Order: sequence, then C-alpha cells, then structure tokens
Amino acid sequence: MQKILTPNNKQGLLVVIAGPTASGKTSLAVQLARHYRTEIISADSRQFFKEIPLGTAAPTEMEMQGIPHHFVGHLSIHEGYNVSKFELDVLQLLEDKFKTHEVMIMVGGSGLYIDAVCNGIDLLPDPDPEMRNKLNDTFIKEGVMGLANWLRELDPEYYEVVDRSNRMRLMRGIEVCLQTGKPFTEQRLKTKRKRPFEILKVGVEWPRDLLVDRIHQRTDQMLALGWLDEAKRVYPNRQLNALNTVGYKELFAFLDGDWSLDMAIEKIKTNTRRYAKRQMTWLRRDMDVHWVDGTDAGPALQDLIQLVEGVR
RNA sequence: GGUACCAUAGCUCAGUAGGUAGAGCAAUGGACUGAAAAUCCAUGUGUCCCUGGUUCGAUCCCGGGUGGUACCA
Repeated sequence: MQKILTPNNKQGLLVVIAGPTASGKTSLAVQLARHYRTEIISADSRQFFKEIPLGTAAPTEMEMQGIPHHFVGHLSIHEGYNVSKFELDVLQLLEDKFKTHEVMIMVGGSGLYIDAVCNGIDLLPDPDPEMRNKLNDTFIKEGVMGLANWLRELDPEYYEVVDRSNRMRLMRGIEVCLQTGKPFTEQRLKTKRKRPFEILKVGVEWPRDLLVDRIHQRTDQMLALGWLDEAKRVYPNRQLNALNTVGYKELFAFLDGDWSLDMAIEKIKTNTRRYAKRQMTWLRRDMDVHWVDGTDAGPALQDLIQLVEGVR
C-alpha cells in the first residue's frame, strides 16, 4: 500500500485487535489486512511455537489468505522467549513496516504482550534459569511463606503490595532484587512510554453463552484435525514452559493413563472457558478499548473500518 | 403388575435427634511488568419432587401421588 498521509507526525497507525479465544479475531484481522493491503503481527504467546499450531489454533495458510503474518510459528518450543523480547522485536519490525505501510495490524489474546507493545515494559533482567531452580527449591521446601519472608528482607515495599500467595510474583520479585542488587520497587516504575505511532485498540465481544458454544465446537474441531497426534509428538518435552498450555496438560494426562479421553476433552473445554474469562477480565479494565460485536462478521468488519477511518 | 430403595444447588452427593440447609465440581467477579493459554484471590448459587395429615412449626415423621433405579413376576 502506498503511504498517503502520516497522522500527527506519527509513523503510522497500529490497529490492535484483542478479544477472548474463539472470538473470531484472526478472521477479522485478515479481512482488515486485506482491506488496507497490509500485514499482521500476532500477539499470542503460544502461537509463537512452530511445533504446536493445531492446539493453539494458529492461523493456517488458508486462513491467512496470503497476508504476511509475523510472530506465528517463528520459534521452537525449546527456545526461551519473553514479553520484553517480544516488545523489542515488534517495535523493530514496526519501524521498518511503517516506512511502506500506513496501517499495521496486531491481533492476539495475550494481554501482557499487547500492553508491552502499546505502553512498554520496564527494563529488567531476563530470568536466570539457575536462579529459578533455586527459587523453586525454596518454594518446595518452605512454600509461599518461605518466598514471602525472603522477599520481605530484600524489598519490604514490594512485599506490602505483592500478592503474597502467588509464588510467581514472589519469585520474580526476589529474582530481580538478587540479579540487580537493588530492590524491585526501584525498578518497577510502570511508566507508560510514548510510541512513535498511533494506536487504536479494538476488543471483540460476544455474549457469554454463544462464545461458550464456539469454544466447545472449536475444541472438537481441533481434535478432529489431529490435535492428539500433535500432542503425542511433543509429549516427550512436556516439561517445557511452552507446553504448560490449555489442552496439552489435559492430553498429557490422557497419555499418562490418568484420564479417559472424554475426561480430558471435558477438562480442555472447561479450562478454555476459564482462559477466555481471564482474557475478558484483563481487557475490560483497559479504557482505551473500543468494543465491536463479534457475533456477525459483516458488521464487525464495518465497525472496525469505521473506527480506523475515524483515526486516520 | 408386586416389593425394596431413592428424589436436596447447574452436576455428584452430605445433612437436619422437627426450628427453611452444606461440601466437591461447575459457574461468577477480580488481580496480574519477563512462566501470562501461566499464576493467584474472592463469592454465591435452593418452591429441600407434588399433595394431604400430625405439630406452635415439616425438607425431615405418617398417608396418597408422580418420576427414577434394582429385584421378583
């Protein structure tokens, strides 16, 4: 697409399409990308991995309709990755793409990853695997209390505000203090960074009961396409973080012989419903989100285009 | 057709020596700056099947329905 204008001296416009799993984000994004002859960035922390496209409902070649997709299947489950790297990778890509595209589209369901691109994330050290092991040991031996006490010594201020029953929060806090020699509080500034491009956030909304129907149907579909085989292939690597994911955990329990297949499928559906709920909780508090009704693809696309034109 | 047992939350069930009830799961609301499809927190859910009787008071006791399960014909 020829670049026509640059609004407010910005490089371009990033349209973010967010929403719960199975809300039809992917299809909407592709239609919008066709309309503006542009490209798509995926903000989905599990579709990154090339070994698990089926179980993460990653877009297929056919669904992509020739639209270039970035950050889909670009990593192996054996590679380490995190939000901060994603932020930098996306910013770099956008800077390049905005030279030739006025509009870029980012679509996905990982709220933290979307926030990192839109607002930035504080510069903090990446986790050190050795340190993680040590922290895990402490958790196993002393539980969250042990971690909480440790954190209180290192950063009493963070200890006051942190969710003290959440081992991951506690571990991260301790980890940053130890790796930097400074309290986490001093470095966790949460300042919103200005971006050199315009951002329009859109949320795809569904009535709960209809979304639940879609989730159930899609789960059955994914299984019919051979999800179980995919799970069998990665089963030997089950300890990897990338596989700590809705669906795989349950299918592994079946492969272990702990659950019947029917049981595993029921659990997948339940856990997917819950995942969708958490995604909505995250999105609802973001006041910048413009909501569109996802129940019918036609109006949603028209609404989207209207929103985009309003900003351009 | 007969006999026995059962009927309580969306589901599986517990319970009330007669004073209108509670667990698990599901569900709902929320938090969340490097594990985020992760991790964590909070919260209820009710004609106790219907209908007569006894009783100050029945989800509980008694009678009659209705439905289910098992066994016998």
